[in-house]
Amino acid sequence: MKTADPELMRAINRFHVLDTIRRFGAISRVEIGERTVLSATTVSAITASLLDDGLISTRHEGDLRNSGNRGRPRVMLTLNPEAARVVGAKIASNRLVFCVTNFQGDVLASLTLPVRVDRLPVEVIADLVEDGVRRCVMDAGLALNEIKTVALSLPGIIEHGTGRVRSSAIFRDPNVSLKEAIHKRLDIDTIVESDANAITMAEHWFGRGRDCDDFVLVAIEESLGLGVLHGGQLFRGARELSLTLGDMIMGSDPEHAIKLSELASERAILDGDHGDSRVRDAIRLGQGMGRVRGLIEEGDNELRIAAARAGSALGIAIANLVALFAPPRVILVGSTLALGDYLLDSLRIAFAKAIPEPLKNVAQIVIDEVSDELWARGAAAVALGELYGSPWGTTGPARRSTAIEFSEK
Amino acid sequence: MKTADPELMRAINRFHVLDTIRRFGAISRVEIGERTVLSATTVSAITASLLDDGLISTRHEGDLRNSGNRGRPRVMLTLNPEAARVVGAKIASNRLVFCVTNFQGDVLASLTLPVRVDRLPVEVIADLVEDGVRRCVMDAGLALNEIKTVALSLPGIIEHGTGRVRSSAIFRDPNVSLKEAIHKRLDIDTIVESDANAITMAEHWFGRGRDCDDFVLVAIEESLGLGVLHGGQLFRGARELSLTLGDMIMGSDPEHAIKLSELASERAILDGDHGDSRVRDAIRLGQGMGRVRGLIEEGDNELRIAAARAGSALGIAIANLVALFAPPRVILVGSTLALGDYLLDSLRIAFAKAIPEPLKNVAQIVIDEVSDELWARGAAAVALGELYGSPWGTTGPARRSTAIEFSEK
DNA sequence: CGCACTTAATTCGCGTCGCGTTGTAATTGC
DNA sequence: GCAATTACAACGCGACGCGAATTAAGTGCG
Repeated sequence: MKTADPELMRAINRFHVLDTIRRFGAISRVEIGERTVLSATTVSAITASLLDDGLISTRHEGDLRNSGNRGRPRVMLTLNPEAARVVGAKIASNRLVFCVTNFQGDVLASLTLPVRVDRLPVEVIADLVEDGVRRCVMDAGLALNEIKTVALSLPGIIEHGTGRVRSSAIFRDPNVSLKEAIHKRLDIDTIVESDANAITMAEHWFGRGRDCDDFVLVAIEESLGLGVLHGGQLFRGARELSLTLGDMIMGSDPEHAIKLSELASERAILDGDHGDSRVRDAIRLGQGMGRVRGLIEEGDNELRIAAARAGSALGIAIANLVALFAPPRVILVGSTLALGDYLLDSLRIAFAKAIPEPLKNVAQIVIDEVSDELWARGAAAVALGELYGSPWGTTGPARRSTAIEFSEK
Repeated sequence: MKTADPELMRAINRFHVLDTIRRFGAISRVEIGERTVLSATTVSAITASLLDDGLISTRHEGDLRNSGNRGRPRVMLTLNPEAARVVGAKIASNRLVFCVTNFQGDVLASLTLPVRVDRLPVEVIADLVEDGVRRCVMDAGLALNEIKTVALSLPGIIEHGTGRVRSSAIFRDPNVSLKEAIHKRLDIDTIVESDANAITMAEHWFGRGRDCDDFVLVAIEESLGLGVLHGGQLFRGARELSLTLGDMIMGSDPEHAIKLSELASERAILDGDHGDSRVRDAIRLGQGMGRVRGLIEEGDNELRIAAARAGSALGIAIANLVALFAPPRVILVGSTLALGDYLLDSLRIAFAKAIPEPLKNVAQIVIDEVSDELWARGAAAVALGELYGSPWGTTGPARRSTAIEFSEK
């Protein structure tokens, strides 16, 4: 546990103020005080420091004045967009998506490279990522040394602190130190994060989780990702490992153990139907599920059943998550949602059946179809979050691992 | 989020010091400073305040001196056992277990009432609990007004803040306000907690989780409980709901959705074999699983298979938990463990099969057979933890609940 | 145009916290 | 009995947050 000293206190309040400015945009000091429950004095002191550091800037609203408002007008404060720039990236098996954002997360430039990196050697992928970052930064009219942090997100199990990729569909080998590989190439602070955590942050900052500090997010793409926001912070396991959903075993019999990813991943839905070259091509381009939907509408019953089966499995898995985390909200994202009701109908039914009665009204389920860019933007948000100086030790080395052992009594 | 002020800072450090004294018993100020990474000055100030409040006491060790130690001897500090007394209780379907502990969690008296409360009206159960508390307090040679808090633990989904029991095998009705019912009778601060959380605290304070601030506990009794310790604190859902495991659906097909509790609860194991009156009686007495083990050893193949099936399901469920929480340790407790290897062999095999490769070395699994008293003691520990003034808002009202709804885009 | 009124933001003084330094207490070794 | 050693308390410093008082920057009305 962290020891509490004035420095920590200040860090907490400073972050709190900065986060409030981010969330509510142009906001006056008084209102910050109201929202953070800090005294006007403290807010003034902290904002003064933030202004001094160039992280925020003032805006005197000459015109847009609330009519009938008397007294000294409020000075609005906003994030200083120029304070920093970061790059966020989404690494998926068949594409790389980059975006450059300013300090408040506005996208300055974005870039999609439709390349299949799936199973390529680490060095090759790192080269591609380096290239994409450089190009995207150039597109934004910036130089590389104007970038504070680059945050990469990818599916799999990622150790946040060390930036090691324990396992991922992207890499053939386990335990890839992606952070190191990228840092070596770009010489910029690098963060590696699970793609599910990235999109979780994106939803929290820009999307359907803006008003909510506690939710669970399920990302349904080629891999099945899980992100948990708890008290406004990403929930990380004790070892700072990202969470996974695809490895959830659906079934009670170990002989027929079947993973959720074998039922609900895109590959699982397509299984048995990749003879169709149109589908193959669509998958290459990352449009697989849209194409599948088309085929279903044309009457492909096999795919329809596969989609329904995936939906059912997901509905059950989500019910399990609700039972475990009791979140007020569950957000569903991911390319597989392009299947629409062919997936969601069965998902809803399965969820409603599986959710235990007393938890029926606990979680609100939200379906959000998002762009690839938002994922990359989420990665950028992760980077910005750390720049904001989150005081809750999201950084730091992962703790040592203990070997598994069964011990009695 | 809480606003950080000097008061919070002090509360954190004070709790930290107090917790250190609890964990390491007789400990000197210097050593507290080393362990908490607080300065000697601060430790002195805080311990002075704690001494002033009578929460700790000094102990000059005249004899037991580390040989060769020169200089002024350290003054050892211990919790003042007299500082407070609490009652912890475990409410199970066929028994009530009470214990009175002092401020450091030592059991002063314990009492088991082998009554079946299962499905009795709330008022009747509350009467029984009242009776048990009064008797146990008397057994400890105390008066009721010397008790600071009474903490009840029971299976099911419990809203910690409000003390409402959303659902439980104990009560016929949902949404029982047990806290209120008990508080009305005893006029003592009352806490209602899930039994899994109670035993989780017990393991953390007194058992196999002493050295570990992050672990997951699975309680395998009539109900299947789940406790998650995260950063030394019980992990509670956003609504302060306790977590459940029995409701986990094992299977991907909603038509044949089967809950873990239907595979691995004691009732599930016994299903089809309750014709045997010896078993029936043993269950009444809470010895069901010991009896089942005997029957298996006598050659009852049906029960053997049921036990193995339960173990398999549990192994898979635990693997799922590891994938979700990535805890360094998983502790298994509960009366069903009396089945021994008839349960555990298949559990181990299923776990090993189900755990994804990259997580293989993440979690250490510990099996701990504990007494009923420890559960009650764990409830007492929950109460003591709040008395210690944990600053992380474990108290406070549950937030409002939002109705479920599906919404698109 | 000037003056009261209103509201925002800053300044000032107070109390508290944690920390480093200094001083004191309690013991051992010789 | 005296130096050496170690534990602890006392004092002062700087930082923080807060409440009250003060200054700043407008509006409204005579």
